[in-house]
Amino acid sequence: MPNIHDVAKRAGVAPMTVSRVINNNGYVSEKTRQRVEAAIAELEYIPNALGPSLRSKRTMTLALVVSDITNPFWTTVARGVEDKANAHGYHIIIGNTDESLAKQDDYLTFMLRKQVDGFLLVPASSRSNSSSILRRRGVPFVILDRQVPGHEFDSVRGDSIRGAYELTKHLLELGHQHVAIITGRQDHSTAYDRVAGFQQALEEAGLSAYQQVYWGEFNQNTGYEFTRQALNSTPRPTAILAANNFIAIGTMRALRDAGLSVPEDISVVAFDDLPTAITIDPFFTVASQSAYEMGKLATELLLARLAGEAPDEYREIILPVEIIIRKSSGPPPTSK
Amino acid sequence: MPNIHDVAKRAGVAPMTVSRVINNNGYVSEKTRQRVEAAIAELEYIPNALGPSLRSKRTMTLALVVSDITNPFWTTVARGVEDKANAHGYHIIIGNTDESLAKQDDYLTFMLRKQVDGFLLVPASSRSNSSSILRRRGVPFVILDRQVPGHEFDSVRGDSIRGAYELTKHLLELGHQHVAIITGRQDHSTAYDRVAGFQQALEEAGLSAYQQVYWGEFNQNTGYEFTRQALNSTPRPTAILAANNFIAIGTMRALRDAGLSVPEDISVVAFDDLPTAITIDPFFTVASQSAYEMGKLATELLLARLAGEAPDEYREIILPVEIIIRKSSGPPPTSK
DNA sequence: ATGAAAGCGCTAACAT
DNA sequence: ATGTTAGCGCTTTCAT
Repeated sequence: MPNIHDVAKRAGVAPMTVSRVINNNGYVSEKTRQRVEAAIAELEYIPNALGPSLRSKRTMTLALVVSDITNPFWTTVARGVEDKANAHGYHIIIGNTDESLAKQDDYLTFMLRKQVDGFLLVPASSRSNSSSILRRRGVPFVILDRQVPGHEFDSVRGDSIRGAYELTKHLLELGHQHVAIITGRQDHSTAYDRVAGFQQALEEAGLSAYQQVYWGEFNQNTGYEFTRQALNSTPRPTAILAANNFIAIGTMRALRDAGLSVPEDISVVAFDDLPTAITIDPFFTVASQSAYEMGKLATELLLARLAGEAPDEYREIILPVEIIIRKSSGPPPTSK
Repeated sequence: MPNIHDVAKRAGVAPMTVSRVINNNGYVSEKTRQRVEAAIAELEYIPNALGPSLRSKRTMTLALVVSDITNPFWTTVARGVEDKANAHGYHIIIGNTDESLAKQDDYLTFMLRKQVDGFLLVPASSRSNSSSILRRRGVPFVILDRQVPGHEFDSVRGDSIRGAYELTKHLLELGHQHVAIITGRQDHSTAYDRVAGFQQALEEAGLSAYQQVYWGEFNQNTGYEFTRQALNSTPRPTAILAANNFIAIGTMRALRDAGLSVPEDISVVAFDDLPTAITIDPFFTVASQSAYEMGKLATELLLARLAGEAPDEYREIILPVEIIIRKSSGPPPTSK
């Protein structure tokens, strides 16, 4: 593979001149420019970015670390990030943590080694101080989706509390009195906040005593298992709030296996919509976060910091969620 | 950020000794090793990978270029690639082409600049010789999912012809006589091959005259629009083969809007399954390709080449597809 | 308008 | 067992 030296030799100039042509800075006479460009074309020269990056300490690369790229929510976030980053000449590298702090640390270290210019991080846990490594290194970063201790960073997340509150309120207005929430791990602020919004709505209605809270993981299995538990409880809830899309799927499967119809026998509402690209007939009543927007906005914050155009104070953006009422929720079955 | 020099100074040794400790090669006395490790810990030193990469011309990074990471099929492939790559100390960077050759070239060039060690490429077109840049550069690469001209590379893809053949055969056995296929662009071998398998099955049954072929894109809109067209055609097909998951969704939406029931009024079969993680009740009769396997296998081929352990001849792996018969297909409505 | 020297962080090759 | 030198590919700085 040719390097800048080979191009220079072929064009009969110094490497420096080639560099000037490539980067379009400094004075180059039209004649030499053409000779250099010809040489570049003939050799199919592609500059090695490692050299300049080593010098300039900029790689024009952003790191996106999410829990699992297999979840359509995160792929949509990723597209938002990628599109925004590309528009500014940046590219992204993605890592999956599978909610494991160890994997997260592996990725952060790897990406730090690679000298990425900034991070977009969905912390694997809201407890442990995932971001401290980054903070100590002084690498700009933005926290997505979840809260972590501290304030010296930008962050973007959906309004979990309000979303859960509105979803619950919707159920109460339909007449439900016994409502259950199935949520994620306690060390995820999203799991926690959604329970908080849920409880707030119930308290306001004076129904705190009739609530059920199931803590699990943000996956289908949690939805399935805890729905079965909820169905066996007394009094049996007439509505379930699934704290994310995967839990909702698990819940629906458990209800189907139990021979129950939604919403006739039991109502289901969920956090996070499923992408319209993969749903035939949107069915769930949801609190929908605009994932693409979240990715785009977070990237904007990061790029502003990198450009030195960000304000001194860190920004915390809480995106509104949209409540979409569809077919999975209805009035409770009339008790006999 | 500290560099190897800072660590060396703090430990009272030469940079070379620090390097030996980091990489665990060469002789280092237990005493100095400990001093060096202490210095590394105190300074929270993370080696800059750019230096070694510049020298060794290896970045331990693989590039994965797909059409759209938003399609669950590709995210599953991506996980297969990532898991395999990580297990061998490699990491991946992902790019989306959106089926555009221009975007694809942008990404290839960018990744080439970054000196990735190898490529996993889903070509944006089967016509233009997407891979020639890579071949000329001598960078190892594997072609995924689609065929492109030439043979000097490894490739992995699903058995599109057989999958479409079996799917069509299934419809014919149910008694369907008028069948339509809605597929992707003509310059995608997958679109092409699925039509070939479809036609082969019809020919064998002597029903070639009763077929309809709609060429579009591998997206929902194509499924929707051409299903409408098919419904208006005479004779109206009693079954539709959707050549991928997104088309199938569009088809279902069009049928729903037309007030038709599946499979009572019309049957639908599709290529590519939807991940079970995001489906409540698997409904489609499909030819399922194991996406994860595809990613894993392709990565294995690539890693073998990088390790110099691959055979001289290039390998072309055609993965079997699994026909899963579910609820979307049934006998044609009895004609009056 | 063009070129030469030096150095970004690291390590292979060669001392000692 | 440890250290020195040189160079990977490029560009900033300082000539000319």
